[in-house]
Amino acid sequence: MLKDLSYTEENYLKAIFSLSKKSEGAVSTNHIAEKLTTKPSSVTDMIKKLAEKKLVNYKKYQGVKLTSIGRETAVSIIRNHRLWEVFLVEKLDFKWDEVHEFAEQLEHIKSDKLIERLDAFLNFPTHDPHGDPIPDKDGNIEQHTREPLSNIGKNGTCILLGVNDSSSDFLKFLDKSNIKLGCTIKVLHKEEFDNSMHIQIDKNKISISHQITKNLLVKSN
Amino acid sequence: MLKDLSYTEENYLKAIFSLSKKSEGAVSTNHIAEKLTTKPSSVTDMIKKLAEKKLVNYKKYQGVKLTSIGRETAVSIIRNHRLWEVFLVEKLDFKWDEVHEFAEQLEHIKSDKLIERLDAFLNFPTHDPHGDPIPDKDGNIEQHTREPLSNIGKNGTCILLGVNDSSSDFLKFLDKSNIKLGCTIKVLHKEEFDNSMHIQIDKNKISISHQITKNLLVKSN
DNA sequence: ATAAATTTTTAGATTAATCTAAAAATTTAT
DNA sequence: ATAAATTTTTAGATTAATCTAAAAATTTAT
Repeated sequence: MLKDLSYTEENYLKAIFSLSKKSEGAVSTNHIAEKLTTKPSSVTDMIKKLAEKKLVNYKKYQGVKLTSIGRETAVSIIRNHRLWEVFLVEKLDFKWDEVHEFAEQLEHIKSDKLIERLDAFLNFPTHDPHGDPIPDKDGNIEQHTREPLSNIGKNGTCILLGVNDSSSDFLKFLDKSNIKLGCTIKVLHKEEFDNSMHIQIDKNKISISHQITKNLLVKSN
Repeated sequence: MLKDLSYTEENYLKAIFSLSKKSEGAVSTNHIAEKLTTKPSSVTDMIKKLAEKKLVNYKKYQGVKLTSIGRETAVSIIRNHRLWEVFLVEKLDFKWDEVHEFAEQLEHIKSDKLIERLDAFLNFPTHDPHGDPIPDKDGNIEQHTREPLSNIGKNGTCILLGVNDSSSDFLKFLDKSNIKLGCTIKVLHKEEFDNSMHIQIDKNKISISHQITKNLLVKSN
């Protein structure tokens, strides 16, 4: 059984989880502070508390790693977050750029049966509105191999499966440009000097910057 | 616009609102403490804070009353609570005795558009699963006149519209006895010495104690 | 109308989460 | 390899929400 943690503790676990996916080894105090926009000294305090609760392994000056209970807790919060996002988009008709803040709150609802019922109600979705996989109730995350569009060569075609950046601005830009999850993208041309791309989506041909192509996650086919 | 309050502050407002419906005049420190299972000294502290934020009117030793902003805030939290209860029962198939604790958490989600979308998704319900009216978005509460079943005389018939006690035990007892909102109840007999009743619901005839009849809210017809 | 009982407030502490400023440890650069 | 820069921790404070014990005010009972 997962412990009853404060919202703050849960957010620390989520932050540590997400940072430890991005790089090998322990997560540094400064990185956590930056991610949570708080001060390193606050992070040190909280880490000590999490270590006492056996949610992280911590040695002074050497950063933290989640224990298996810590990781389990983090994954369960991510599961909540993503299921609520599906609910908000599919049932309440929110757009994919609007749901993050709501889900940030809803993910902390202490659930028991609630989240399983929600899962069933939504028909056991496998991915959230941004294409991220929803962990199953045992914490398994089925991760498709995806790569940034910027990796794809000239004349390659691929399918858009997700985004690296879930900021509202980026998502709105995609909407405006008619770039949707699941669509097929063909690389018509790559510009050497700035890494921008000319691509075709359905019948539309558009140019997008490297900034954009880096943040579109695709499966080549 | 309603202010951003802590969960604790919101719970105080709800408690004060509900206590001020039960009796005239200001609400006493001790009553609030009892309702929230906290200590009177804690209540005094919190009341001072709420008074500073203009959510309650407070004079030392004379209890509190909600200001109009305070009342508005309380009603909006109650609206959230009841809408989420409808969601849990109608969409996630929870039973009416299971939803209270979940709704206690969900009611504090800072909503903006969320609660209006939920309202629409649920088809603008007017009452929650316990028969309590759902305030509209402007804070108006349409209150049916209801009276306890214990008021109804011999041979009177009435319709069950709500309950005074939403405890899980009471609601489970009603389920077991096949007493549902909306059903028609006929009073066959009233026992003088203990105020128990013999009643007919559909084809069933049963005896129920005063304890029960006090807590069933009906409209006589 | 005064004493006794009750209610409410005050004073002073505690815990969680945070902060600033300074100290300590580690890493990087010469 | 030592100095300089960077990162991390420690020490000491602060704010919100709570508590206990005692004091103060109000209400009730004789």
